[in-house]
Amino acid sequence: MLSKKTKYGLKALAYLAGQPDKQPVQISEIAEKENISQKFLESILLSLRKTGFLGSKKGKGGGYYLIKSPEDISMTDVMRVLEGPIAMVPCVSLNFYETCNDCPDENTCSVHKLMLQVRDSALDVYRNNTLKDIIS
Amino acid sequence: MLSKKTKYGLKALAYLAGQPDKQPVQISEIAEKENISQKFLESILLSLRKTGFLGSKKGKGGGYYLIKSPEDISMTDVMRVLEGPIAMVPCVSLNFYETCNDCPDENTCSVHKLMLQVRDSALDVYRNNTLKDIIS
DNA sequence: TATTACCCTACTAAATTAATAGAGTTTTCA
DNA sequence: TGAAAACTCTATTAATTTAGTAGGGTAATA
Repeated sequence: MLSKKTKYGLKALAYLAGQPDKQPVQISEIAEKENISQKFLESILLSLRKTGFLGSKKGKGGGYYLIKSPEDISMTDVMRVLEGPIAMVPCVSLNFYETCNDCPDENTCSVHKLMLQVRDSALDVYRNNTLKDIIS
Repeated sequence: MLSKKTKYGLKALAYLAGQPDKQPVQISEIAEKENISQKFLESILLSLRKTGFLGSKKGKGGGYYLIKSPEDISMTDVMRVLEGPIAMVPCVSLNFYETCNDCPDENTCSVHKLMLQVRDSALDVYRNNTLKDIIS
């Protein structure tokens, strides 16, 4: 299941991408337009800023804005930051790999074999979509 | 993240598919070989029986066994029973559809657009894999 | 008829997620 | 220069889900 964090983060990014200019947009505006708890959104935008997707400007007239162009923002990166691992099990994760302590051998594990394909197919989708592609 | 329930269920199915004959296999045997809590596995196998994947035989020499051949068991069906919806958001689910109460319009929703593709790519994988395909 | 193994209900512990509250700090504009 | 606007941070809590545990009950078979 997609977490609310990811859902809200994606919506916020799309909202910022839909702005005519690159003027900062206030948290309160995004929260209201996209029906998101303002405080929760605050923490999400903060993490997107810390990971290099957003810039922020303080003080009057401040807010958040996209640092890069929408077509340069890959869904792969966004999903990893917001949702975490793309793989459904750690033993097939590229960026968050862990061995299964219960499984004797990955190479003969049915779950591993299936989830590897699922991960690759999801990655394909994310790699083929930038922020520009998903904004209406 | 894949739930333990799904992981264990898949492993159990694979174990049963790997049996030479179709003799019933006891829960305790599967639990031991696959490192699964026996009681937890019990509830999983029960749900697989109720959904038509497994048969069971009681009494001495009893246990669980596959009803269909491994090549006739689609991962799509297995995943839906064990893990639930394949879609990551209810608004793109085929079998568990729900509207998002917050979202004004699905057709212009970025999350919807992206998750629709993710669902389809996952479905592709599941449709192309039967139990036979994933057993080593 | 006793044993074996499935069947069922209820409870609990742990983890995660989502949200809330509130205080603090920085920046900007008037 | 000072006050308002807006970001930053920490801590707490409520709700949900997951994973596991416990134990009794029932059915079938040798």
